[in-house]
Amino acid sequence: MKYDDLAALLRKNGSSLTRPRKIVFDLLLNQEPQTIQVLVRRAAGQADRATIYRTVELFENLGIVHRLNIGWKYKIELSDMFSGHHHHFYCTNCQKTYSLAPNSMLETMIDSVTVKEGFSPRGHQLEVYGLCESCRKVN
Amino acid sequence: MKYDDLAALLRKNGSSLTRPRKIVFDLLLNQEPQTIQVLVRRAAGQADRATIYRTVELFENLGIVHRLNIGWKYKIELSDMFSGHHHHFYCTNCQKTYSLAPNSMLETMIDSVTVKEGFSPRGHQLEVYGLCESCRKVN
DNA sequence: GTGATATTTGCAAATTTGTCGCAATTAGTT
DNA sequence: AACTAATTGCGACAAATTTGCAAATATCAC
Repeated sequence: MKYDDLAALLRKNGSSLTRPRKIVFDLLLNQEPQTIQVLVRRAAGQADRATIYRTVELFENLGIVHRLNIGWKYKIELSDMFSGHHHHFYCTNCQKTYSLAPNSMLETMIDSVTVKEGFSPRGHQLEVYGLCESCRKVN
Repeated sequence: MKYDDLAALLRKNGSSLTRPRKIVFDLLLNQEPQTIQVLVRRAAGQADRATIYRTVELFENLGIVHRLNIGWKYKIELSDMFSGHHHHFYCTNCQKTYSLAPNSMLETMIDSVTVKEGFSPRGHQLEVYGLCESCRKVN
């Protein structure tokens, strides 16, 4: 059964595999990443909006679901206005976002990997997360 | 003067460097990337919420400011729960998000680049954007 | 199974976020 | 200073997200 792993994971957390949770899981399984809005629309009549928000949050905490992107953030780029590389490090402890130095090797590899799969890349952004230097020291 | 470049760029676009625009610029300059909410809070009493939205949009169009991330999307990761690679391609035409195949060379390079700058990476996500195969054909 | 207990759901209400129109203010000309 | 165009702040709005709570559902011991 495809729900077995899921049920076990939930159990371990003191939660259970309920009908709405199965629905959200099914909507995400083998699909491209979905927005909440799409999930809500596709589950219309089957599961409540608030339940979907809560389910997705639960799944994220359990590591069943991965949330893409940190949100919208803005940064000045007077200095590298024409460079097009946007690599950042996000410290999960102090929640600061740092810029990573430009690296042309990495840029090239990212482009070539993407082209190899049939896409036409125009740009990209890389978010690495973990601990920054000072947070690693104190933790 | 630090505002000279900014003023020139705005001028070229038929816009001018006003008080609220200076405020937003100052809030972003030499700072880590900020959310709109933070900007609004920090400019409280100095600049209106709508103005901040409009300013940030203007700055983005002029290439003064870069907007990180595409938004929130969710995907299952039962299959690669322990792998930690989250590479996606976002088509700016059809707005679909595709998964990119795992690539250990790329993973390794991302880690090493980050470590070299003193960070301790635990994971990352890469968002490449451009045109997908079918959108490139019709455009 | 039945009943007690804890979890989960759906609904409604509240809050937050992002947009838009418009009158008042401000900047750029001349 | 006077005119014109750009910009602001405010209020109103729709959409997105969060929260409280009573009803429904799942779990567990028996």
